[in-house]
Amino acid sequence: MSDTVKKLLDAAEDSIRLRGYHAVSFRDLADELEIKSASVHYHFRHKEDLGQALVKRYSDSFFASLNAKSVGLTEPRDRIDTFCQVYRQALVEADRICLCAMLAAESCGLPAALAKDVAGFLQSNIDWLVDNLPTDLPASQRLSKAHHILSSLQGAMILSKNLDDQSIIDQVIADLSLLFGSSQAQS
Amino acid sequence: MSDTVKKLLDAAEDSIRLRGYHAVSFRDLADELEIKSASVHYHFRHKEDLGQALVKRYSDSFFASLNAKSVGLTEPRDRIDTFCQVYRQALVEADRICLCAMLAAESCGLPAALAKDVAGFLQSNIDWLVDNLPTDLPASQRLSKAHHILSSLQGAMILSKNLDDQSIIDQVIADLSLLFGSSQAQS
DNA sequence: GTGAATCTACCTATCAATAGATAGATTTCC
DNA sequence: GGAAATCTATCTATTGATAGGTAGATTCAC
Repeated sequence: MSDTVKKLLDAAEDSIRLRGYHAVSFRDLADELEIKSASVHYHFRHKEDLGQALVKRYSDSFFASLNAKSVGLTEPRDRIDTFCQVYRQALVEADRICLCAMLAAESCGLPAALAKDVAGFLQSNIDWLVDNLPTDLPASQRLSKAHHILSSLQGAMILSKNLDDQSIIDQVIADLSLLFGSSQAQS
Repeated sequence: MSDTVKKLLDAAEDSIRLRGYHAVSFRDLADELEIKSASVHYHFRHKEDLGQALVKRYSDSFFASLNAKSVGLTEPRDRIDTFCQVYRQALVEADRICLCAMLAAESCGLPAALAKDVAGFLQSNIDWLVDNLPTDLPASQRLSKAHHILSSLQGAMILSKNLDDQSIIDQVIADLSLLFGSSQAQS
């Protein structure tokens, strides 16, 4: 990947996570890189292409980070906690919500292929959680808890950002831990 | 409020909850009402004014519904459950996420006054939850649980909508009930 | 090895469409 | 008559997108 493409993806991810897909234009990105908007179109023919490249990169990076951080961890609650920490880190490091939280909210206003990619990312998150929740829980409970955990994290990012209080996601993650493990974990 | 204003607010709320603030134009709204876009500007001078009117109406309606449904309920878990049901109803009836979930996600790309109104709505939600959680919980725990409940509901709406599966919010609400009451409620 | 062909990465210039917004004329209704 | 509501007509700015061109690096054919 060329340097310009990387910078474009970085700038686009930053802006979209901050303000949303429709609030970001090719000219904004071009200005930030001090090139012309036509040159942005050279690298990404359509805005939708840029969006799809962003989601792919974000998804790859997310799961790479998740796998790296959870390697060696065998306890479900440690693995789920790692998942939460990857989300927390995404918010705290960039001071922006998750790319796919933003795009998921806007998804009905996005090109169909892009919305589908976003849904794919969310579904992969759910699948990972279901696979990593305690196996002594019935499958239906694992699914419910996966939905609960992912919903809470996505919502907590939005709340934390909107109310400008990063402690919100920390409180939510701490409270979530009551639901992590098998029943005896709810002490 | 004139009939046209009501129709405008309805159309704008519908579109923004579906696609986001920046994906909705005065011309879209005008076309839907079969009037001219200049007439929309007659009722709402600036787009920001329309946004603020929307948030005010949504907030008033939300708390009116919440108060009506929770009147007479004295048990914290019943009152909190009512809160969740109002959110659930917002999603299911309109097949759209909460207006303020959408606007909160986009808030850094919104006019400042509008973003502030959205933050006010979310803060009022948190305040209501804190006031209605069991008083035997310490204040800090009530705040954490308030953040948790609101985050989960906002996130669950986004997930339900994006994955086109309304059972997700039901599962999340059911799972949330484990955290509603005082400790003995976690059975 | 060298000239021709091709590729990369940008550029200028421009397009049609759409955005929010406004002035001023016209209609509608009491 | 007068106020409210809507219109026509238009403005400026911006959007995503395209056409066509160019400097410089790379590759290929002989």
